Amino acid sequence: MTSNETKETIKKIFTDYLEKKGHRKTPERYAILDEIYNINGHFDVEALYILMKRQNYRVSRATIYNTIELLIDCNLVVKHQFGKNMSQFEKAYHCIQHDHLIDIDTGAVIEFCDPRIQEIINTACEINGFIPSYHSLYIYGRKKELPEKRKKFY
Amino acid sequence: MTSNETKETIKKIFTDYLEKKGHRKTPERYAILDEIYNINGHFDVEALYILMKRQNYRVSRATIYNTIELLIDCNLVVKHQFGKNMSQFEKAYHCIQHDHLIDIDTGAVIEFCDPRIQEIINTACEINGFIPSYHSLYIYGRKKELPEKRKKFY
DNA sequence: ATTCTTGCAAACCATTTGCACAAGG
DNA sequence: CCTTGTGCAAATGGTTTGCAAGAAT
Repeated sequence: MTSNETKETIKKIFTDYLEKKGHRKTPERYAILDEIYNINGHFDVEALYILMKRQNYRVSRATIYNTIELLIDCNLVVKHQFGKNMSQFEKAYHCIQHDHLIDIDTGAVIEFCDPRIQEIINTACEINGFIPSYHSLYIYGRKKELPEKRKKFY
Repeated sequence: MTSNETKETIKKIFTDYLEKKGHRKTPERYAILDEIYNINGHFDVEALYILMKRQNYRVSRATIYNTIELLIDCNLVVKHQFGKNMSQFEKAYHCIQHDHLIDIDTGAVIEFCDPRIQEIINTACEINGFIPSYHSLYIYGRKKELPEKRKKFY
């Protein structure tokens, strides 16, 4: 998964960010960063909270929300909203740029890569005088071959 | 804005949809469709509710939520979630395909068009055996020239 | 007549906030 | 020490749900 030296690099990015912003380097913040980088794929705050509780961390939801905001701000985490009223998150460092194809019927999320998205981002930002920070592209669709029966749970 | 014959076309699309799905053709549903198509740009449920109340409609938030779901299902409305915990909506019929550039600092939303997005959608759907229904691309960034002072309200 | 819709208000639940205590600088 | 960060619990607020009354078919 993530090598140890990569973990150190990530930790350093976070440390530099905290120092630059004058935020304190608390063990809770590093613990949350660590746990997030052990997760593959998407997660929500509740899942991370339960995961950490199960490992006997003494942590609160409030701190998780707080820390994730910091991690988003230094681009170590990205936030997704796939149409539900609950945010999903994902580690962002050194991950291959990817976007999401969402099955309208099942809610299943498929990841895909297409470098051409970068050209669109560059053009849009140039025209409007922006510096791009991050993006999200969600394509919603349905499976071509319809299985005989399928549950709609979203 | 929207011509009368276009309004009729939209109404017909909704009628066909309701009939196909076996849903009832209630005046509330048509009123909500109408009001939505009078709005330019994005709106949230609360804004639409207040707008309709001010015009002495007897309507409830619950019905608005219900009806919008139907309108999304027949592609007359699209839903957006620009990072806040409140959904935004937009009419979708015969609108030029456009995406959104969001200012991280101010929350301002700029629309832009780029036909190349369609190629990406087609490729991703072909590879995964999907039929695309709709998509949303949000590019988050910051203004190049930083004004001396700027409020962060998100 | 039957069943779906509506408005209203209460319930829900992800997220935010207030506060007293803990701990980083 | 001073101030920021934390856990906990309560508050918030957009969205959903339950229910009795009303309207579509």
